[in-house]
This record gives sequence, C-alpha cells and structure tokens, in this order.
Amino acid sequence: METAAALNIYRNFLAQFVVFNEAEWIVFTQHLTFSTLKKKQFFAVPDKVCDQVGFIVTGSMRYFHIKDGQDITGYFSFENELVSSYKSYLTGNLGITYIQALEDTKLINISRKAMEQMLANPMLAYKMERFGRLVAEHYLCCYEDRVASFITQTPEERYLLLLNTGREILQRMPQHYIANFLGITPVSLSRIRRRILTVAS
Amino acid sequence: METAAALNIYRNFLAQFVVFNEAEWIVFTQHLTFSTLKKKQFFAVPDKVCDQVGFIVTGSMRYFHIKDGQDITGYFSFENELVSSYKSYLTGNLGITYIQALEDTKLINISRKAMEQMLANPMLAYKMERFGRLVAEHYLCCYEDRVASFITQTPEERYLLLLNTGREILQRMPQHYIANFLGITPVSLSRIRRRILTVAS
DNA sequence: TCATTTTCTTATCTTTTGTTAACGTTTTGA
DNA sequence: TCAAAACGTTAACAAAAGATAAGAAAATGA
Repeated sequence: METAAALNIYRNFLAQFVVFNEAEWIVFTQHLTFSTLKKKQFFAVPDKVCDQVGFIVTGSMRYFHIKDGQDITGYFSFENELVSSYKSYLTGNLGITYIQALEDTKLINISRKAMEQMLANPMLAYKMERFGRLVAEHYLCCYEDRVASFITQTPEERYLLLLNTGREILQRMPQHYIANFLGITPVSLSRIRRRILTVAS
Repeated sequence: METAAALNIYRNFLAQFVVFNEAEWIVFTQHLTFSTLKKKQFFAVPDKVCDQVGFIVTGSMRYFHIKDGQDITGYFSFENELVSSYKSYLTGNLGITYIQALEDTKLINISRKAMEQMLANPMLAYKMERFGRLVAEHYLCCYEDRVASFITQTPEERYLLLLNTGREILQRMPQHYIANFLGITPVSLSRIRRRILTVAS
C-alpha cells in the first residue's frame, strides 16, 4: 500500500475526533513518520520510554508483561486503532509493558516531540488539544468498563461477555492470550469453556 | 468554609492542569455550581446520566455497583480530587455505578452543559480543551496501572501494594470496601491479612 | 516436506477463593 | 443511653483457580 492511501485511512480515522482542513493537514502530516514492524518485533519494551503513538494501518499488536519468566497478555490492538504504552508516552516515565507485532504491521506514528511541537504550534494547537482530549476520553471509557468487569464479574462472566462483544479478539488471538486478557490462566479458560459447553448441551 | 476559600482551593488544584488569568477565571467560575451532599446521599446512580464532574472540597465519596443484591466497591475519591461517572459524563450514556458520599461532602461542579458552553466559548475553549485533555490523561494513567495490577498480580500482591501506596484508603475506609476494591471478598481479605501477619512474625 | 514449535485439552494435586454462618466488638443513630 | 446496625475474624465446606505435566492436533518455518 502506498503512503497516500495509508494517510487517507488515517485521516478518516481521525475524523471521528477532529477534522483538519487542507492547510492543517499538510502541516500535520509533516509531523508523522511511517514504520513497518516485522512479526515479533517490538513497538515498546519495559524500562524504556515509549515515545510514539502509532496508528495501525495493517497488522496487529499484543501488549504483554513478563512476570516470573511468564508472558502475560494484557491487551490487543488491530487495524484502524491506535497503539501506545500511553502512560509512558504521556508522562515520559519508563514503560512497564512489551508491545509486539503479531504479524507484519504498518504504522503511522506521532512522536512525543512531534506532538509537543504541534501543541505549541498556534496553527494546530487547538485541534491537537482537542484530538488529545477526545482520544484520552475514549480510552478512559474503555478502561472504566474493563476495571468494572474485573471488580463485578467472575472470569466466566468476563469470557461470556467477550463472546458477545469481542469477535475480533476471539477470531484472531490464540486462546492462551485471551485467558491472560481475562485475568486467568490458559488452563482455567479451557475449563471454563468446557463448563459452558456442558451446560449448553 | 465560605465560597471564596473553596474556589481558591479549586483554583490551586486546577493549576496543575491549566492556569487561568483573572478575566478567564471570572467567566469560568460563572459556570460552576456548588453543592453539599449529606452522608449517604448520591452523586450518581445507575440508569441515569451523570451530568456533573465534581471537585471535592471536603469529604469523600465511594463508587459501587450492586450485583445480585450485593454492594461492590470499585473506587474512592477524597478531598482535592475530582469525582464523576466519567463514561456517562463524557458520552451522555446512562451510568452503571452508584457514587455515594461517605460523609458530608462539599462539591464544586461543572455540568455537562457548562462544559459544552465553555468548550464553545472562544475565550475559554483552548484552555478547557487542554484541561479536559490533561484530566483525561491523568485518569487514563491511573486506570492503566489498575488494569495491569488485575492482570499481573494476585489479590495478595495487590493488597501489599496498597499497603505501600494507599495510605489514605487504608486509613479511612472499612476493610470490606477495600476488599472489593482489590477484587476479592471481605472474608478473603481477612485471610490474606492473617497470612501476612503469620509470615511476618 | 518434515521436524519443531505452538496450541489446546485433560488429569492430578495444591492453593486460593467464595459462601454461609456464627461470634464478639465497635460504631451509629434515635 | 441503649438497641440496632455495621464491622472484622474465624470456621467449615464447596467451588474455582493455579501449577505442573502429558499428550494430541495444528501451525510454522527452514
């Protein structure tokens, strides 16, 4: 896919938050960088600052932690979504999570520096503040739901909810990643699936 | 406490996000409302839109859900913090959580309507976008940590973390609220505390 | 293509958590 | 002040989850 097409996809995505006119768009795009990650390459690693917010043109990414030598999946991002270790990106603190390409992935990136420049540029400042606000609010809402599900639901209930709402994750991710995402072990998820099947039949 | 003093506290709090000049401050304060909640009164309830973001001048609030007739605590807010059912406030969707005053609580509120008016007012728009962005980013970071703790830590590890970082919650909240906050039952927390004491001695 | 790796399930055993109930203590509110 | 409610601990049992290992099927990659 050529750059122009990718940029167009990004522009459509951005339109749900903020609409740029032609002059603004030209300046905005000058602050972007393009990158490709081969499968298994890392977008972010612990103990380094994550200095990019990526937009996934094609591909997918997995967020995970390593604890006691074990790999624990926390989240996924797919085409037409943003990806970042947000806290690290926003605060400049060292990140705590790995973000890895699950397949060859094309990204359009905004670096921290570019973001700061645009926020300081009178031509773009207002729209970038608004863009930042709406994106942060969007993810805040996602997290609010996710925390609520950990507090009020059992793992089995969380899995049943995912069956109804998480088509893409279920179809594209191996089950042991999904298990971690639900806060349980792969073995436990396998048992839950068995329970559900047994009850259903 | 008189209104002027409360407003001054709010202004100091806001300064970590955005600094208003005198003219802006006058207009901003015209969009605020003051309220007092008696202990046990509700700031938000499920199935209604939460149309305020409150700043707690004095007092404290508890977020909770009711599931199968049981009350499950999700979060707390104290003096000098904001309180809202954010997703509901931000999207206009019906809320899913109760937010209740734990003691008599004084609040300074920004209604959804007032926020929209300020975002549409050229005099304040830029700073309000920025304010909204920084607040949302702040809470996004909090949630990111909280979700990570649910995925990577056991309840016991979460409690030990709270012992190190959650002084205010530990001191001011009854233990069965803290248990829910950690994602477990009060009985289970009592056992965890026993285990820790046994090991420590 | 074919050996290797990944993935999922199942079994066993241990640990933890949930549930319910009882009991004493503390707090609350009329 | 005093009865009622709330709170924390403990016990007993059931249910669920974690850890580990084994085995089969599927996917991967050289």
